[in-house]
Formats: sequence, structure tokens, C-alpha cells
Amino acid sequence: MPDTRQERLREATRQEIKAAARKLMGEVGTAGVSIRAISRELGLTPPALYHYYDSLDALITALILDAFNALADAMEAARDAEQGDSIHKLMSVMIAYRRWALEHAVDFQLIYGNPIPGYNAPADLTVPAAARGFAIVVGIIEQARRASPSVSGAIPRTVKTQLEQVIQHEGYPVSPLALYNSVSGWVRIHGTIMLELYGHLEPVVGDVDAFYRAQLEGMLREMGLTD
Amino acid sequence: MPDTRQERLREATRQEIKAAARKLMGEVGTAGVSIRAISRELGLTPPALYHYYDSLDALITALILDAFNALADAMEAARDAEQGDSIHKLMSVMIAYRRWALEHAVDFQLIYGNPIPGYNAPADLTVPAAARGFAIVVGIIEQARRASPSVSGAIPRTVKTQLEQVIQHEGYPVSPLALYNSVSGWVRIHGTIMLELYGHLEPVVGDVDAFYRAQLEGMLREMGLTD
DNA sequence: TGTACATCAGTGAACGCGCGTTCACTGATGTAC
DNA sequence: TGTACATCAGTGAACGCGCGTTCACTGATGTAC
Repeated sequence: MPDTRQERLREATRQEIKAAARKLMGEVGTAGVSIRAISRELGLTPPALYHYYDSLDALITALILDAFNALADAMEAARDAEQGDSIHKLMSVMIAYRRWALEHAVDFQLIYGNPIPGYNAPADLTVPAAARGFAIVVGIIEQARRASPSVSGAIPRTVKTQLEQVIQHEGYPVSPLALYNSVSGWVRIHGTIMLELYGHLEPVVGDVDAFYRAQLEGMLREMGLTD
Repeated sequence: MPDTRQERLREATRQEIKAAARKLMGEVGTAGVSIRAISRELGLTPPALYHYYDSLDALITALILDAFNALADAMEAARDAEQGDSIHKLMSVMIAYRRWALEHAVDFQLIYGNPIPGYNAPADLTVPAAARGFAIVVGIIEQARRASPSVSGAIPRTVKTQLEQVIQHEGYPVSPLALYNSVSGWVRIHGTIMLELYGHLEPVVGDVDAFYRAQLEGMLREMGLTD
């Protein structure tokens, strides 16, 4: 990867294009983004963008990968900044997850919302990117599990079998219970954020911050991990 | 509301239009629906549809209201068909909720997924429609609460205040705790379904049915309502 | 330092397309007498 | 039962629009000698 002045300018323009695309998605929805609108935003002609991305689909894929990675970066940063034990780390990571989702609502919709008509995500790229953030949570929960091991944790039999296969297949040194806890926590957090993002939560609970924190505490209690 | 032969034919065509729209959304995404594609599907010319809906937006609104109502109908039917106590009723309703979402994935995306570019939902129509299904759950949980009352149930202070205001404002004879439990349950269920719908869950847990049931049981345990 | 050439960002015109909506119309069906 | 009229579903043409992508091009920047 050459790092000439040219290359850096190219990369800078690529970033500008993505920034314009994100801005547009914010105004008009993830499905409303278009090459022509982006070029208008940047004061370029539409064909100019083809020097930077092969097609609209390629651009969308880049946006998706960026989003997954930025989210995972935010989670890692929260984990590493937290001084406390794994339980505190878990809380911090989950709070960072929500914060990122709210501050980058469009990117979050892009990766976890409705598919864009006519666009097909290349799974070989998006799946590993998506797994990064998830792996961070699993890792922390695994650590917390080791610190306070005893918990019944009834995993449905069929689910446990699958979890074990996933663990083996990924070569991932983690217990089925930690993985199960992670998924269980994820669905809660994800539901809360999704509903909040679309404005369904605030009218009912008011203080969504506090509600979210209570969800996290309930999650920890259910896992048998408590402060 | 006249019920002449003419009126019935008109209504039948309206249903056909909505059915075609749903089919299209399934093929091309909620954001991809168009008057012209629907008319093609039905073997009509595009202007003909304007005899039935004033605009594309009006049609989308009708689809959204239909979806909210169909979901609420499914939940009501599950509640009324269940012979057991309120806890069993709650389980049945939640299972019906997921089943409906999976069987009508597009409608579910339409009401709980990304907004459609250029479309603005008229809140005065959609909010009451959305509330119907939610009220069913709240009602059942309120009943269950009365049957097994003692539970600490720490609701964050600010959230409790807001819940009380909502209850008063709606003139809804329900305890803050029942409402809080409903929202807490909802975010879990919603997260599970959303992730399942977009294919994020099945690869990890395999047997999503069993996973979902386990989530419901965890939810009941957390509420202090157990079989 | 100066010249010849290659690279490549960006332009402008054009393509073929699908879109929502309007308009004046046709022709069948239903209603009033 | 028959005629005159109103209603209204559906048509066909047209509008102005934005879209992704292609192509041949210009002109500035960077490289080799």
C-alpha cells in the first residue's frame, strides 16, 4: 500500500464521499442515497465518483464496513478505558454501544435495519466485520464468568449444541454459557436501542438513559454477575 | 358506510392493491414499492390506482395501519384462545407476536424498521394503531401482577414518574410496575425478533424457537411471575 | 533546470430507465322516471 | 320494460424528474531522463 501524496489525497476524497453519503442518508434515509446526490453535495459531476468507487453498491459496502468497525472501535475503547473489573468493563462497553448507535443513528440503521432495495451485501466481508464487536462482548463475559463461576444457567439443549459447534468452528476459547449470555444480553440491548432509535421508547419511559441502565443491571442479575 | 355491490367491489380492489404492494415489498424491500410496479402486477395502468388511493403515501399509510391492526388481532386471538392463567396467556401472546412477525416479515419491517425515504407517517393515525398491541400485553401483565403481587421491582425514579404520567394521561387503570414490566419485556422480544428477521440470530443459536422460549421464561422470572 | 511523456481527477453529453401524478377521454354499469 | 342520464373504473398520452452508468475528452500534476 503506497503512501504517496497522491494516495493520501485519494483517500481523503474517499472519506469526503463517505461523509457526504452519511449526511445524505441522515436527511433522506439509508435507502435514499444516490451517486448523483452525493456528487451534488460535493460539487462534482457524478462520473467523477467512479474514480473512487466502482459503483453505488461498492460505496454502500464501504459504508457498512466502516460502520461495523467504528462501532467495534468504540466498544474496544470503552473496554480499555474502564479501570474496574470485567463487570464494569461490560457495563462500559454496553453503554458505549448505545451511545455510538444514537450518535450514528444512520450507520446503525445501515448495518442493523432494513436492507436497501437492490443492494446485496457481500457476506464474506460483512460477517467478519459484524463479528468483531460481538467478540468483544463475549470475551469480557467469559472473563467475568471465570471470576464468579457458579450459576445454573439453563441453556436449551438444542441451542447449547449449536453454540458448541460455533465455538469449535471458530476455534474460539470460550464457554457455551458465556456465548449464550452474550446473545441473551445482545437481544435486550438491541431491542432497546432499536425502539429508542425509532422513537417508540422515549414517550413511554421518558428517561431512556436510566431505563437502559436498568436493563443492563437486569441483564447482569440474570447472568448471575452482580456488582 | 354504504355496503352496496359497488362499494364491495371497490373494497375488494383496494385489498388487491394492498396485497400486490406487500408482495412487491417482499421482493424489493419496503422502500422499493411503487405505484407503477403495483399497477403492472395487477394488469392495470398506473392512473387507475388513483381511484382507490389518493397517493403513494396514502397507500403506505393504509399498509401500516393494516399491519398494526393485524398484529394486534393475532395477539388478541392468542390471548382469547389460551385457556390457562394470565402467565400462560402472556406466553401465548408473545409467541403469537413472534410468529406474526416472521410470517409477515415485510409488514413488521414496515412498522418497526427504517422509515421509507420521502414518506412521513401521520402520527395521529399510527400511534393509536401501534398502542393497541402494546395495551394487550400491559393488560395481561397487570392481571398477572394482581395474582402474584409481591415483588420488589426497582423502577428507576425518573422512569417511574414518566410511567405514572402516561398512565394518568391515558386514563389507563394499570400499575406503573405492570407498564414497566411490559416495556422491559418488549425490548427483549423486539430485539430477538429484529435480529432473527435479519438473519443475525440463527447462525449463532440455531434453534431460534427454543431460544425465544428461553427469553420469555427469563422475562417472567425477572418479573417475579413464574409458572 | 528543462523537456517529453504518462497518469489520472474531473467534465459534459448522452443512454435508457422508472418514477408519481395530471389530464381529457371512453365505455360500461347503475339509477330515476 | 324502456329510455335518458349520471356515475365512475379504467385508459393512453404526457409532464418533468432523478437515477446509475458509459464514453470520449481536457487539463493539471507527477515522473523519467
